[in-house]
Amino acid sequence: MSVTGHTSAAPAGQRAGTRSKSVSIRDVAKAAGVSYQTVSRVINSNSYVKESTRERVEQAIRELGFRPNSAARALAGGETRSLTVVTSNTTLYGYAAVLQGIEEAARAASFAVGISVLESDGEQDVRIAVERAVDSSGSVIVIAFDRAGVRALEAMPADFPLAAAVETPAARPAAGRPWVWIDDEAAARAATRYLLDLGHPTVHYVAIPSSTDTSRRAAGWRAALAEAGVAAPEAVGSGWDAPAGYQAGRRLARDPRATAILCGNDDLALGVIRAMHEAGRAIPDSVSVVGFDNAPQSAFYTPSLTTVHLDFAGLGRAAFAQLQEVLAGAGSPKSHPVGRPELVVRESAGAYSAAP
Amino acid sequence: MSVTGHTSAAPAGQRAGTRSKSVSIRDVAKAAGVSYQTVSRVINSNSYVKESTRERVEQAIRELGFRPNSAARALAGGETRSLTVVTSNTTLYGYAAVLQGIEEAARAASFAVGISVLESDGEQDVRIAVERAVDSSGSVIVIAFDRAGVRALEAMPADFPLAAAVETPAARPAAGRPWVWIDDEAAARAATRYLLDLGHPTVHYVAIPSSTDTSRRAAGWRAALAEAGVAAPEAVGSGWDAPAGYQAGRRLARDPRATAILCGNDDLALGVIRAMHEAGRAIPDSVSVVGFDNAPQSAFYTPSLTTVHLDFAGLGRAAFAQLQEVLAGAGSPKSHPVGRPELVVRESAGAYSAAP
DNA sequence: CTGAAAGCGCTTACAG
DNA sequence: CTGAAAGCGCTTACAG
Repeated sequence: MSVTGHTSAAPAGQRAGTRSKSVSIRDVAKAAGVSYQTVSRVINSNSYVKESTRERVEQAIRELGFRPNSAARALAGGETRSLTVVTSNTTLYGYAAVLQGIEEAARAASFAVGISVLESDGEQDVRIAVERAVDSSGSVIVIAFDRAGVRALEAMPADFPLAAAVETPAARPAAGRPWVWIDDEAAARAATRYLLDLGHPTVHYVAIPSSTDTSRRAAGWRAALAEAGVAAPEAVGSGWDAPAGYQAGRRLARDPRATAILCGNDDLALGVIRAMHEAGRAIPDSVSVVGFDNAPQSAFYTPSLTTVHLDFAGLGRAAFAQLQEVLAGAGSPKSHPVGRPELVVRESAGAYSAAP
Repeated sequence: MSVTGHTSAAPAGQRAGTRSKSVSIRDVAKAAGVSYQTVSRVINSNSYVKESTRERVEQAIRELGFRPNSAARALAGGETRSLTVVTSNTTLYGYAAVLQGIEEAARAASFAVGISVLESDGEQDVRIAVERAVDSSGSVIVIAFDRAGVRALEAMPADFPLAAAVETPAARPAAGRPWVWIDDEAAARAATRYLLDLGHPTVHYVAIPSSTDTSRRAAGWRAALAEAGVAAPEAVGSGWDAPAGYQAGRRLARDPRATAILCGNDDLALGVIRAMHEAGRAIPDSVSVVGFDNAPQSAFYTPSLTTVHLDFAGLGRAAFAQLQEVLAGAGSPKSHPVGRPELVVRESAGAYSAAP
């Protein structure tokens, strides 16, 4: 009495979620001449099953095209094979690339991946996004590059399997919440020093929202300036995208001392460059600009963008690996940095010339 | 996402309410003094329940912080409130923006959204991605902008709730599979005519992989050329991204007749422009370039990009609306175009000058 | 309008 | 190593 989908004339109340074939472990069991519990053991590959019966079951699975029902699995309390990514934004390069890395790793491990987008960093929106993630998956990875993400991290139930990709490993390390991050301090320092070595008296910084004070990259910028005995100008910036960079660039364009600018990401750099262009300040002759991220397009800008390469996909993969450790249950994994960011020298930065 | 203006600080105190320690409908039933079936009726808001008992149940739900278990719901055959997006690529602008639109609409409707990425257009990868989607969700939206997506569409089980966003409404309309698309023929025609009106003898086309022959936009390009009595040059192009545009641009740069180039997307245009720049061909004085998509960065390129605006997020929202119609079960919804693409004139295209 | 039954497909115990 | 039980939390029928 195997269940079949009578789909010829689907009535209004048809079962949603109907699959083309609804083969259950009982069907497999019958075909293999074993009990359905044994089938369960085989598909979970964790109990003792005699080799010969395992083979028989596996063959039946293949022949019938059996695929376990994930809802039933989740209900009965099996191991999770699903995660949802809690994130603010899926279109900005950094976020999208982390998501891609997570998805790749999750796919390789046969995990289903969901996404739960944070509408804002407001209490309500954060709570909703967290609940949605908890309700629909067995585990979560939060991308905490911004305030909304950090708050989501804090709002996660304490006992829920979780890993995170963060911008800065600083604030409030929630106990047992492991995370990964990209330590870009050295690269930010190198980028700043690179501009200083080009003869620029100082280096300005256009920050992404969350990184103004706490980020490693801001720290690297400051450190390089301090080492050179130069006072750090006030960081500017109020957004993530090209329009925000454009705003910052317009302000900076009026400041003749702003001849070298480090930007929190490549979109910001693009906006800054555009603003400088409109103000008649040539890049790199009058102003040097360095970005952050090494987004795929940055090599094709004119001038091509000198920037810091960040391996976001690798960060995503590392977050997933960390989540798997959590799920394996062998204590809480260590938080750790991922990758080694490096300055990619291209055309947008050049030697200082006194006359703008 | 606004980073300013908060109503009140969100202390970590409400964390307790985030995770309902598995409150079930039985708990709610007990608290409300009804049977658990009645609770089920209330949370599904579809059966006849006396107003007063409904209120009692709703209050109990609120007090206990009950949230229905989605796995149990799916298992028992309730209405789906989940969808997974089958797509080739989550980082290219068009795909990411469609995904964003789907997510927005899904979020508003309290749907969980998953993603299933197509590794390639190979039979095996397509089958795997489709199975993964079918196994983990009650419904699917496929982004069929490319061959892999189209094949995934064809590989979906016939009775599975499905909607699609496609590039071209042409090929093989699978019965009862509704889709949405952006009809950009008129805009492509307008863009081509715009270049022709600028005095260019002809317009070359750098295509995205799938659109060379069948797409509306390629058709618009050809139509405008035909109307002007100009033979269409062979379309070039072999990829989606800036490097692919760069390759095409290098080839085109050697052709003095290529003074006006329409590109299948903005990344391609960026690559073409870069290649022209390196070849010493000034934009727009020697070569005019027009893109497609109006990606957020395109206004900030130097020169800023003349391009065709496409509302991908709107397309994603429309696909979700269509999926909801499918799930409502009232016959199969009509396929239809979404939005009205328009040429956005900026700096990258200019008057033809005979001497390059 | 409301309750008692049966069962979705699986997984953990528990017995052999 | 393998089978028989019990149950995950919900939803559909089915009875009143």
